[in-house]
Amino acid sequence: MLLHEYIERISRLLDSEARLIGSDYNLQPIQLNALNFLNRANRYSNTLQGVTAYLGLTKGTVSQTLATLEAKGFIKKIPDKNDGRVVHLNVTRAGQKLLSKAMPSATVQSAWEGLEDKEQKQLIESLKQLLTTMQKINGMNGFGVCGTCRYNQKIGEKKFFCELTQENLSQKDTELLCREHQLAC
Amino acid sequence: MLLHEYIERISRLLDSEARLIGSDYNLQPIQLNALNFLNRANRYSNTLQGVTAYLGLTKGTVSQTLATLEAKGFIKKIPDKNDGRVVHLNVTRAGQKLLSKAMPSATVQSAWEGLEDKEQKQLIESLKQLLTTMQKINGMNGFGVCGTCRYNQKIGEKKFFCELTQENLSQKDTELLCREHQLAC
DNA sequence: AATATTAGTATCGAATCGAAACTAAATTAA
DNA sequence: TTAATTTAGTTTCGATTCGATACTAATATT
Repeated sequence: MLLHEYIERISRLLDSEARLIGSDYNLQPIQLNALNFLNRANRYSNTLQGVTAYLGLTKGTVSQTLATLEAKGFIKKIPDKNDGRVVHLNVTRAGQKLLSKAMPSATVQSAWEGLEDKEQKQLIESLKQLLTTMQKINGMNGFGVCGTCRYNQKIGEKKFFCELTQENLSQKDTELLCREHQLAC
Repeated sequence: MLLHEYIERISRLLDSEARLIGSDYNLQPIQLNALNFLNRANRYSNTLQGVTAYLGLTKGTVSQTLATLEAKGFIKKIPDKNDGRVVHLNVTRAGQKLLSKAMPSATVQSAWEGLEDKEQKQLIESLKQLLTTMQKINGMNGFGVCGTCRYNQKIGEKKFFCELTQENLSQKDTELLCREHQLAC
């Protein structure tokens, strides 16, 4: 099937590129991937379990990856104030600096800019639908932003409320990826 | 960027799935990937160097992967008749049987079928363009089929000629992936 | 108060991966 | 025709990923 061939090939390119970019900073592709996720994850998701669900790996594996990232100074572990078991993973300034240089890759960026406005919209729309369906079938978490989440309620000017966690959310909160995301539809 | 996020996520899903499917046959994701490529590669590309270029890895690494595939009976090494250095990698019947069960993954297949005809076409078209541009920027080989290759000449009913290799090609030949592929445009 | 669940760590062995050094065949240059 | 170079492929090494398993500690449940 053609679709599979294309996606496979694009994935391969991205992986190659991640390996190349990562080598500049002495980071493995998976580490770069985890770091990039953490930089986009909200406070319910920037934990070991969040990364584990996102990457689809076991927690033991992810624990090692995160240990490396911490040792290299790209993330910092912050214990949760309410739950003694939970440790939040904050991307340090060094980590953010690295990401701003490395992500998204220059190749994707350029290829994206090579598309016309209409094609960009089409592509995003098609990919979104494909991804949504795949996640539904696969049973993997959705990891969307609050804007498309059924738990999200607007309660004022730039103020939101999550019905799942029963907490208020700022505008900025709602722009981050959440592991509890449930598509509203 | 949204595009990067989507592709990253789809790649991650595919990798997870490849790991799952592969475990049924005691194959690693990369091995499944290589096997799938070899099954689609033409006679100029079904070699170690072909796989190396396709996967974007070093030849030492790929050599090990292929050794494993051979040991498990999914590929067979056939020395080239004209060039003593070259070894062709043929997918065995067992390998083909495995692939027909495992590829493309059920998830991709289902997600694909969930799209309408028009959306399918759009998606393929957008992905093709994205991939083409990415490959151009990245400098990676194109790995297309002869139909879109500048070296390909039609010389009769279901008969073709490759200007690069100076060889005749059958209809079936022209449906396989080639590492020397150069987009005609 | 006892049990179960959840978050995270530590250790092990199998596998990927790049780097580097190697063999052998083919091509190019002298 | 011989010597140097390039190309196809293998082997070995050490760092890293990965899953499996067993573990600690905190929270939830009964």
